[in-house]
Amino acid sequence: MSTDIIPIDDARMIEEDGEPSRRACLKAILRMTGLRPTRQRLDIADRLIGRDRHVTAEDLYVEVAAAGQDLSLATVYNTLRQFQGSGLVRELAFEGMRSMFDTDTSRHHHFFLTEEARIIDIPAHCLAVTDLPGIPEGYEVDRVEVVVRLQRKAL
Amino acid sequence: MSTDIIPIDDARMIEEDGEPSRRACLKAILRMTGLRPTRQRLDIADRLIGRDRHVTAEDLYVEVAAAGQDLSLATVYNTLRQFQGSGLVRELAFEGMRSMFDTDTSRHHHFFLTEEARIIDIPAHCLAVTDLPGIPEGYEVDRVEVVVRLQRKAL
DNA sequence: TTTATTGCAAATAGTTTGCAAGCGT
DNA sequence: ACGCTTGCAAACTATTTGCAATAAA
Repeated sequence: MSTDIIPIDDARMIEEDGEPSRRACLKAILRMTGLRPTRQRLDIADRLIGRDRHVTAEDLYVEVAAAGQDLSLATVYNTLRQFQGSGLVRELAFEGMRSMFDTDTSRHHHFFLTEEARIIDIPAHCLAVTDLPGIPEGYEVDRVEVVVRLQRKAL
Repeated sequence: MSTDIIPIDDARMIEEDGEPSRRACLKAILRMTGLRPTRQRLDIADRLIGRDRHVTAEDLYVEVAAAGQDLSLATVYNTLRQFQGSGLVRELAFEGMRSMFDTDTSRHHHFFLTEEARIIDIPAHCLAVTDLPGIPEGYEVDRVEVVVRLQRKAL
C-alpha cells in the first residue's frame, strides 16, 4: 500500500502525520455546509460542534477572546447565524435572557431554571406530549417543544 | 331603601347613575393590585383585562395613540412590567420576536406560527405532558409550557 | 400637600450592516 | 488573482432609567 492510494484529505479527517484531527474534522464539516473554514469559524465551531452547550454570542466572544483567539463580537453573531442556517445550532428564546444557541439541534426539551437563567436539556424520550389538539387549516407541526420551568424549592 | 345604605363605591363597580361600568371595574382591579388607577394605566388595562390577547408594547402604544389617548412608549413598557408584577399579564418569548405579553396568565400552551410570527393559545386541557423526568435537586416545577411550532403545509 | 406616576430624552443592551482590508482557494 | 469573510464602527431595534413636571390621594 503506497500513500498515493490513500490521498490526504481534510474530508477524511486525517492529518499529514496520519493522526485524525479535530480541526480537520471541523474544517470538513464547515465545507460540507458551504462555509469557508476560516480561523474564526473554526475557533467557534471548536467550542460548539460535538459538545452539549447553551451559549450566548457574548459567552462565546468572551471565551474565544480569553483564549487569545481574537475575533469581533459582530463576527460571533454573524457566524452563529450562519451556523444556524446550516443547522449546526438552534436558537432558543426565554424571557429576560438574550438569545441562546443550543448545539443540540435534535428533538428535545428544556428545563428552565428561572431564578438563575440556566437551561438544562431534557432528552426527547424522557417526556411525552399527548392529545395534541387539532391544528389550524393549512399548517403542519414543525416540532413540539416543552419547557419545564423550575424554581428553587421553598424551605 | 334610601341610597345612603348603598354607598357609591368604585370597588363595587357601580357608577353614580347606578350603571356598572367597565372603567370602574378596571379601577377596582388596579387598586387591588396596589397600582394607582391613572388614566394611562386604565387605557392600557382596558385593552387587556378580560380579553384574550398577545400584544407587544409597540402594539399597545400604537393602538392607544390611534384612539387619541396619548401616552409614551416608555409608559407602556413600564405599565406592562407593573401588570406583569401584579400577575395581570405574562411575558412570552419567541425567537426573532420582541417580547409578547399574554393576557391569559392561567396554565395553557401555544401554537407558534413560525412564518408569520403569530401565537395562538392552546387551552391546558387540550394537551397533556406525561412522563415528566426527574428534576434537579432542590427545585420544584413552576409550570410546564408547550410550544407547538407550526409551519405552512407544503403543497 | 404629599407622594406616586408620567413623559421625555438619554442611556443601555442586543444585534445587524456597510464597506475597506485581509484571507482562503 | 478572485471572491468570500472579517473587523470595525455605526446603525438599528428593543427596552430601561433619571429627573423635572404633573396628577392622584
